[in-house]
Formats: sequence, C-alpha cells, structure tokens
Amino acid sequence: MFSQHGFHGVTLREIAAGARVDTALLHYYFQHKQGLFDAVWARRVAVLNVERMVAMDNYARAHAGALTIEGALEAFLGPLTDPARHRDPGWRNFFALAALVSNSAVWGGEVMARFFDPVVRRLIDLIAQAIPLARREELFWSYHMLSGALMLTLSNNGRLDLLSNDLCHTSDIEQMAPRLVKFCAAGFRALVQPAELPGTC
Amino acid sequence: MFSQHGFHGVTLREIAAGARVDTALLHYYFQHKQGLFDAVWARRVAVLNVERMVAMDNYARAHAGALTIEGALEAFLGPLTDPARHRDPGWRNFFALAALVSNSAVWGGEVMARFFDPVVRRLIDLIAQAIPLARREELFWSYHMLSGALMLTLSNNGRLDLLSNDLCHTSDIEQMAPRLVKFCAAGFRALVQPAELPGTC
DNA sequence: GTCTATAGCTTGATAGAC
DNA sequence: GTCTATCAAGCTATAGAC
Repeated sequence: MFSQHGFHGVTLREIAAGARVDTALLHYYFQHKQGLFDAVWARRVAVLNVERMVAMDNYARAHAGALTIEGALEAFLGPLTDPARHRDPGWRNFFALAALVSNSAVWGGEVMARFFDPVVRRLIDLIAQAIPLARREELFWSYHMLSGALMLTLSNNGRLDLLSNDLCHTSDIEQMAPRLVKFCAAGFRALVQPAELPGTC
Repeated sequence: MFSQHGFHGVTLREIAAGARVDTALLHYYFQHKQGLFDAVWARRVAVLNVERMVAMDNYARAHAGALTIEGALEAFLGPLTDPARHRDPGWRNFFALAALVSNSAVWGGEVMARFFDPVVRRLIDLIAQAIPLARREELFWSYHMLSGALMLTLSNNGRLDLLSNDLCHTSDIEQMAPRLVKFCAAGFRALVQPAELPGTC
C-alpha cells in the first residue's frame, strides 16, 4: 500500500482492514505509522543487502584478477532482477517502494544512502579493480546513472508499455535485466575512459 | 510543496498559508486539491514541451544528414539541464515533482506518457535517423534507461553527495549534464548495435 | 475576489474491557 | 494479544457576508 500511494496516501485504517485486524493492533506492534513503515522497509532491505554482498564476494573470489564491469554489475543487480522475485507481489511492491523513496527529494537520498551505501561502495570497488585507471569521481557519476535506470525499472510504472505501444514492457524483467547491464557497462566505460588517456581499456 | 512531500503530504491549509491567502481562495480558482496539482503540473510542462520540440527541430534542420546520438540527446535534454533554470527554485521544484511522479507506480507511467510522449517520440525518431540500422525495440529500452537516469538527476535527492563524500553533487547540473549525454549515448550504441551486425556504427 | 465561519468527515492515537 | 469505543485534531470543501 505504501508503494502504491506513498506514506501519506494510505491510512492506518486501510492497512488494518487489509490485514484484517484493528488499527489498535498496529499501534500495539509498531507504535506509530512511521514505525510500521520503517519495519516494512527494514525487513526486506536486510535480506537484499546480505544477498548482494554475498553475490559480489563470490564473484570477486571466482574471478580474482579478471574482473569485468559486466560481471560486477550482474552480481550487484542479481538479487534485484531475479525473475522469481519479480513474480512475488511482496517483493515487487517493495521494489516499487524503493523506487518511490529513491526519487523523494527531502529524505530519499538520505534513506537510500543509509541503507544501500555499503553494497554500492563494494560495487564501485569491484569496478575500480576491473578498470584500474578509472577516476573515482567518474565511477560515482556512473553509478548515479545506473541507479536511476535501475530505480525506474523497479518502479514498474508501465510507461514503457505506453510509449512503445506494447513493444516493450516495464515489467518484463528478463528482457530488461541484460539490457540494463549492457547499457550501463557501456556508460561506465564511456565516462571512466578519459579523452586524455586514449585506449586505456 | 507537492514536490517535497507528495500530493497527500501537503494540506491545502499549508499551501494557502504559503501563498498568504485563505483556503477558500484555492477552491475558488482550482475547485479541488487535484485541480491545483494539475494546474501546477500542466503550466510548466507546456513551457518545456514547446522548448524541447523547438530545440530538436532546430537540431534536425541544422544537421540534416549528419545527426548524432549526442546531438539529439543534447537537444532533447537542453531545456531540462539549463543551469539558469536550475538556479530558479520554481523550476527546480517542478523537476523534483516530475521525478517523484515518474517513479509513482500507479499513475506515474500514465501521466508521464500522456504529457511527454510526443517529445520522446521525436527524440527516438532523431536517433533512429542517426543510426538507421537500429532496432526500434532497442531504442525504447535505451530510452527507458536514459529516462531513469534523468529523473533521478532531476529529483536532486542528494544521494550522490553522501555516497561520494561530497566528491560529486546531485545538484551540480553543469557536471552532470555532459556526463548524462556521454553515458547514455554509449548505452544507446551498446544496445542498438546487435552482435549479429558487427561494426554497424 | 477575498474573506469568516463552519459543516461533515477522516485522521492517528489511546484507554480500557476481555 | 486483540478487541470496542472514543478522543482531539486535522482534513477538504462550501455557504454566505462584504
């Protein structure tokens, strides 16, 4: 419900009705509305962060010395683009919530940074190993672009379906995921490869 | 106010107080809360859409026969990344609102499509001319990535500042804009250039 | 056009029975 | 733990004086 209408767009009464309990019970367990929201958020973030960190560790170990941008991105994104996960309404809604939070001007940046910066820093370290001459600054700019494309994907807002007359579908994660990797890997290379250092990669 | 807290996160009382009028006056001019929101939205969208269409027309005329992805993107993005515009709080807030709307699961896609599809279709036509062998499908997927990166930029959520320890700033549009073009141009090329047609571009 | 006043609901939260 | 009942405050919207 939060993912569909935002924090203020849902009432505790609606949530309680959906859970078939009374609003008093929500207060019993979560104190206030914000407490409920935080619980929803934190529970799934914790699961994802472990999976993503493990995926990147495994990748780094298995391909030590021969890291690629594509490989690092696949490890980083894997738990977010797993088709099985996108068939689960609970996860799908959480992804949409993350997308909404991400583009929220006042607290979005702070919340995303607080919960996701460790995994993102790990990704950037992996890519820095894959491209040793990359300027750190450009890695951050590149990640920003990746993050935007990823969050719009997770929002599942249906825009692409309308724009393309149903040639492509926002929800088609099997089609989207490999293209996200390909698009962003090329983008990373374009940014980190300065004109001053021709032919570095 | 809508851009900071969302439609439901702001009350007509707060808006009226901010405008130093009474809530009754808001109803006199805009009927209901939704009417006010729509007016805020539509007014600036109209300005942007004209500018962007003109910019792309001018580019197409000036470079007929020698179109590039970078050139098309610059024309498409120019009115959104103009530093002067980003110094204006009214425009900055509108951009943040667009970013929030974009990642809203229920109506975001529909609204964005309704208001922006004409300019986006024009962009895609330009890029299709620049890369005649590109598959239409891949142009749409590519635009999706561009759109995500752009909207996160416009959200101005401050995440990049925290992630990079102030090495990069979300609000630094002069740094961001050329990188957005470079990153996405490379992404477009990577997606539209199929492995089956090596060396097309 | 702009205000005062207020209707009619809905909200988040709590007290207290069981 | 779960409910009923309810409060005080807030909400959008309107009626009507000026």
